[in-house]
Amino acid sequence: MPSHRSLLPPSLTAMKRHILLYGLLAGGLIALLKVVEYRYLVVTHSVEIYGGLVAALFAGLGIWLGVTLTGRPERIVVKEVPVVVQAPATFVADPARREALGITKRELEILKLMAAGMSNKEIADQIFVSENTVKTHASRLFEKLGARRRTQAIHTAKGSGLIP
Amino acid sequence: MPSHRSLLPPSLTAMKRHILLYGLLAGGLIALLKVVEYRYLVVTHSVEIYGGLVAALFAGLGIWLGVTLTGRPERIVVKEVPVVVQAPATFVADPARREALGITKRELEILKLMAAGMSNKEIADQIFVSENTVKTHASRLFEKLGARRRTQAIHTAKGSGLIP
DNA sequence: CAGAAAATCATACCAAAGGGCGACTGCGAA
DNA sequence: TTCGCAGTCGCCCTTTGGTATGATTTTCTG
Repeated sequence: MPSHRSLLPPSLTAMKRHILLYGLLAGGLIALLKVVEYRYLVVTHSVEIYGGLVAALFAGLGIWLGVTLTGRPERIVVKEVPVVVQAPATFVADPARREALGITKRELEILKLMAAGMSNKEIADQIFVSENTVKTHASRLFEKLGARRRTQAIHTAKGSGLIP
Repeated sequence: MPSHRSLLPPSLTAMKRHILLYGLLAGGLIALLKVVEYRYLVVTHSVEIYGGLVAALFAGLGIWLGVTLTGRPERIVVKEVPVVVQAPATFVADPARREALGITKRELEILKLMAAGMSNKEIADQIFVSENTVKTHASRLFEKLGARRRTQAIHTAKGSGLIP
């Protein structure tokens, strides 16, 4: 069960804190001005000074508030930097081309191992079948690829995008 | 020759414009308040309302100023744009790699034809030599490539960049 | 030019590759 | 259940590939 801290999002709680602070400051300032007003200003200066003082104070406060409270949404400037990426050495194309030629998964598997330079015996040992089975798969593979030799099969398979 | 627009950076000119605007607004407001003061407020309300009005106005102005003037900080997000570089379909590398392995030109020629799926006999007919000669070249080629079969030779040769 | 390297060819032998045929099993679609 | 496909395996035979060895010729290169 997730911990219960606040149902309000953090930005809202922060704003609440700021508003409270603002109110307190405003109250304090007004009280201060009240005191000042009756002690010196009204007797020696005009209302303009009083207004200017208040204006300056609240302008400053507003600026601070504007900068602080409205958690400035940073402008995200996306700088696009070209990065040279090596062409996909991965090679992903399989199913479509394979099926188009009627080549089974097993046959393709043998094709890949053949292309890796393995003999029929090595392939047989690798995939745990007899050498005869590998030969059978290879034969059918050659037929489907129109090849008479394994080297030719590899060559045309590469041309067809069956193998990298 | 570059065009002469302004010697000041754009941010400074913008700030100047803002300050000017601020001054004009302040002046206008004070003038407005002056008019209002002598017409209604002084006779019907106390100084508190005047001060509050000024405070509210300048606070709002300050907020607007704070938000507007201090241009929101930019966060520069570096986005890496992948540029796919097509693998060189050209393939130019020959002499260096070939010599490094001690492979002769003739042997490389036979290697390429082998990779094209040709039989020893076909290669022999192609380059007008006997099949035995092709076999000899092939044997030495395998030895230099550390291969036991032609498919393996093709595979390792491709890995060495000898053939595309 | 002499020597080395490369290219050529032959003969013999063995291993690997490939084709043809038949057979069996497991699995999924009709 | 039947049918067909994919996968498996064996046997026999032919072709191709690969090694070994030796020899001759061409082509560079010092």
